[in-house]
Amino acid sequence: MIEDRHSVVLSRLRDFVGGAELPDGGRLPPERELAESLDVGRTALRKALATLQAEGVVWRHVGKGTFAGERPMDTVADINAMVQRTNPLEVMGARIAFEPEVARCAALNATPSQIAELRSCMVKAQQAPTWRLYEQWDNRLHRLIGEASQNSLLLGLLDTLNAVRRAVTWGRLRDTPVRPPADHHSFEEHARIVEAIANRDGAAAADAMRKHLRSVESHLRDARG
Amino acid sequence: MIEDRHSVVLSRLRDFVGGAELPDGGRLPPERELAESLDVGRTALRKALATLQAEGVVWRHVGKGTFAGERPMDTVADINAMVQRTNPLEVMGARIAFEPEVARCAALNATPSQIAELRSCMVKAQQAPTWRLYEQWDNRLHRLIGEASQNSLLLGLLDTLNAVRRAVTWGRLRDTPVRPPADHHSFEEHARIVEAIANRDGAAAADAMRKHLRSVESHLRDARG
DNA sequence: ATTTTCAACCAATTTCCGATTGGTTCGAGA
DNA sequence: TCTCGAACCAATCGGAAATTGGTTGAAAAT
Repeated sequence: MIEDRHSVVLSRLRDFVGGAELPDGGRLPPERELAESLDVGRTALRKALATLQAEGVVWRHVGKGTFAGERPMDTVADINAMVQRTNPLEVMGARIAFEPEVARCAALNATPSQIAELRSCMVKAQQAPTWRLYEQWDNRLHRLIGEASQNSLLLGLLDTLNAVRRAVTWGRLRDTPVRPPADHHSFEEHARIVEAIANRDGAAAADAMRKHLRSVESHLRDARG
Repeated sequence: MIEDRHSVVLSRLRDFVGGAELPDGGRLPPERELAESLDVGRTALRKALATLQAEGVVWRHVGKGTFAGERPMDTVADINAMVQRTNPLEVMGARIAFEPEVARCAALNATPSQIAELRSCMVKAQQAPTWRLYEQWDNRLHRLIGEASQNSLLLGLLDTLNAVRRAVTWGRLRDTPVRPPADHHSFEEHARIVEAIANRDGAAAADAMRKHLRSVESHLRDARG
């Protein structure tokens, strides 16, 4: 009669979590206490708790306890926390996954004046007299694309991504007095992106952005590897 | 000769922060140690530190210490700000742009145990006895896909997006005792996504996720007019 | 007189250690 | 075969103690 034993413990448990209001936010007593109070072995109790957890009625965490209801989510996007967990390779991966789709949206939604601004920004980047200024205009170009998507949420996510990127690659700023070479690979890639957006070609914009970021990634690899 | 004394301490300090690489992230020794090591009174040292802080060369915080460089910014992405600016349509647009690419990464990076978890979660969603529980398992499924991407930054961005989504669609939860119909459109769509991930087919995973979200979007439109 | 120094204290923060808790293993026993 | 009890593990929590920048006041030095 294994099934009987299990069912009995289960129903007693259900009564416990449903019947009484748990004093602390949905938290129920530790397994050892609960086992004794229900006059059951800890093993059987844990088996029943596992069932309830599979049903989504309770959730557990080592060191915290067992709780009734839904598992609470992290509602704060702490950029510092992301920076702690991530690394430059992941950041590049996230950019390659995310920014091409932003560019696709931009191609479909950009206003003519935004397209003009994109072109202007691109030229400014090409004429930048130093690497630092070039990167400044490059950043602005990528953010303008986010603005051109006309989706404030996408823009917010892009800003978050950039904040993490800046934090992770901190100190890697090139501050040489040299200017980027006239045949810098990014120039043509930027042009392709902007033209695709101007042509309202979402697929081409996404593709050009992906190629651009992959190019940046490979150059990063060369520089450091 | 007040000025002289001050200047001497200042220059010695500047040498200290500029000359040697600080072992811990820009942190320099506590004032009491530093004062002794520089053979200066703590008062004089603090005066010099105040000058450096005014120049932005160092920053200090009670209980933490004194650090070289710029004070790190308050880096919590303000979800509330995004919620203020956006709307449900934008949220859906952002999901359609973002989540398919996350699914693509998941297809390439998921571990076998994560794939098993995805399948289990999908079944749980199909068997959910109420709409609320279904949405709970649906949310978990989408987040599991984010975890399976093995990119903590993508996961962080996904969590941010979900936090905004929850805030925007708050109060729209269906809590009817009815269960989702057995032929609910999402069931087959979920299956397609999970199978594409299991087959390591990134393109198919992205495509299935996009179709799924578009389907959700159209049903939202129908429901709310 | 004015400034510097020193000691003591305050409040914010970190660090450390012990207690708690879910997760796991193992052998005895029903 | 399953259950029970015990022991142990790793993650977490809680609080005491140490650390640290900030402040005050009296003594000492100039």
